[in-house]
Amino acid sequence: MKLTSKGRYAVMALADMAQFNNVSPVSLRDISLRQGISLVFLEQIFSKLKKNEIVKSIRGTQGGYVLNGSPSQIKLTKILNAVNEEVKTLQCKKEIKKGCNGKLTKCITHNLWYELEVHINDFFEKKSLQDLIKKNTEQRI
Amino acid sequence: MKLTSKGRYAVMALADMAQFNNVSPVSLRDISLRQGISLVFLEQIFSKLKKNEIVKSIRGTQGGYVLNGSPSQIKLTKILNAVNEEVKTLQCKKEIKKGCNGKLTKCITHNLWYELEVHINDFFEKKSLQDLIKKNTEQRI
DNA sequence: GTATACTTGACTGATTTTGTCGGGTATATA
DNA sequence: TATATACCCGACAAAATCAGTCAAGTATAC
Ligand code: FES
Ligand code: FES
Repeated sequence: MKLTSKGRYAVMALADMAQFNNVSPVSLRDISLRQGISLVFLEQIFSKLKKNEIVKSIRGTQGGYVLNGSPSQIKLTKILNAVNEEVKTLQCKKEIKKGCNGKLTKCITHNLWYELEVHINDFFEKKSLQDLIKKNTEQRI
Repeated sequence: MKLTSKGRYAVMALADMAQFNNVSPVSLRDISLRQGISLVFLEQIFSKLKKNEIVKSIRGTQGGYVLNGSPSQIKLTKILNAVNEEVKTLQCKKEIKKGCNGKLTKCITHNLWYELEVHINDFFEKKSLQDLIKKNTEQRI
C-alpha cells in the first residue's frame, strides 16, 4: 500500500484545475506556482494523467491542460490508478514472497488485507473532484 | 501513509499466537518457522509489542511470549501503532511542507486526507485478532 | 521567428525498508 | 552447577523506493 507525493500532487493539481475553471487551458506553470509543486515533477505526473485520458493537452502559447470530463465524473480511484498509486494491500499477488506463500495456501492475514483494500477503494470510488471543491456552489449533474 | 512488512508481520505473528493458543508461551522461533518470517526481525518487532503491553515475555528455556489480553480485545489499531505504522495521511502535521502549508492555510486536499485517515482507522479499530481466526469456534467475550 | 508550454527519457541524491550481526541476560532442566 | 534455550539490545548495511532534476526535444499562438 502506498500513498506518496505523486498521488497527492495529482489530486491536488486536478482539484486546482477544477477549482479555477475548465474552459480555458490551465498551464502547469500556474498550478506549480499556486500549489507550490515542482514544475518538472508536475510534467511527469500530467504525462500519466494524459495517457489515462483524465486530462487533454493543448500545446503552444496559451496552451495547457483541460479536464477530460466534469469534476463530478472524475473519481479519485481513476486518478490514483493513473499515477500508479493503486491501493494494493495484498502481498501475494505477483509472486511467492516470504511469509506469504500466495498461490498454494493463503497466509493467515490474506483475507484481512483484502477487506482493507476493498474498504479503501470504496472511499476513493465515492469521492470525485467535485467533492473537493464544495465551497463553490453545490452543482451536481 | 504506510503499511509495510513490519506491520504485516506483527499482525501475522500475533494472529499465529492467538491461533495456536495463549496458555503456554510461544517462542519466536516457532512463529518464525510456521509463518516464514526472519527470527531476528521478529525479535525487533516483539520488542515494540512488549513495550506497548500487547504481549508479555517469559525468559529462559521453555520461555516465549503470551498475549496480554484476549484476542477479541486486541484491536489492530493498537498493534500497528505499536510498531510505528500509524495511518497518517496528513502531510501537514509536523512541519510546513512544500505544497502543504500546514498551520496557516490548509491545502486544498487537507480535508480529503483527513477523512481517509478516519475511514482507515475505523477499519482497524473494528478488527481484532479474534476476527482473524474465525475458523475456530466463534467465541466472544 | 520567438516565446510559451507540452513531451520524453535518463539519471541521481536522500530516505526508508528490510533485514543482519554480534553481543548480551534470564531461566528451566539435567 | 553447567548448559541450552530464548528473550534483549544497539549498530550496521544492502536494496528498494521516493522525489525530484537535467537535458533535449516538438507544437502552436502571436
Ligand atoms: S496476503 Fe495473500 S497470502 Fe499473504
Ligand atoms: S494535508 Fe494538511 S495542509 Fe495539506
